[in-house]
Amino acid sequence: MARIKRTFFQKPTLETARALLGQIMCVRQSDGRVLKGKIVETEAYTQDEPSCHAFCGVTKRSSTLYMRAGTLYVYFTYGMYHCANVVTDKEGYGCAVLIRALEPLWDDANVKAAAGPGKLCRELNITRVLNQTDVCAKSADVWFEHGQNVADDNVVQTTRIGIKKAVELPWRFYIKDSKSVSKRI
DNA sequence: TAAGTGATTAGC
DNA sequence: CTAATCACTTAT
Repeated sequence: MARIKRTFFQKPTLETARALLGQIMCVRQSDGRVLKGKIVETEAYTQDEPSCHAFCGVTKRSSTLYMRAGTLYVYFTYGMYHCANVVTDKEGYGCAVLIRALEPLWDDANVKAAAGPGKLCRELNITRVLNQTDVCAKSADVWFEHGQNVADDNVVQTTRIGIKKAVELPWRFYIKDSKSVSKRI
């Protein structure tokens, strides 16, 4: 399976969020096993809108968002969960795509096992140590592979979940016929 | 619908 | 330093 190259992420965040649907996220475990899942739900965040961590400029946490496209941004929230994003667009512009749900491709996984950003990271053992991983580097423990393209009539574009600001922006995408989506409209 | 949980950030 | 906030999940 072909790995996704950096140019894929060097595009506007919304475009990348849509294009990531159907692609495969891969995470190497400490025992050497690789867990793969099809991306079925994403959200876009850019520094121009207040719900983005980069909205208030560069801080210790948000600095990752300003790195080059293809950088993994992992943050810890609500005292017990991690969320995984991929930095997009131009270096120096704080933005990323949140990976919200995967359809598990490994054996013995429940279809709902990675249906939500917190569950996804718990299931794949994604923690802050993976923050700033370059997913385009050969040696990386997290990377993306080309899956199947998803037709427009099988994609739902709607508002993002769990945020307090800029709630009206329709920057969430999910695959309509997937059972692994966290929440539907 | 509410509570649990702790890092992060802004504001003194 | 303190306190509010938070891109979540699970069990009522």
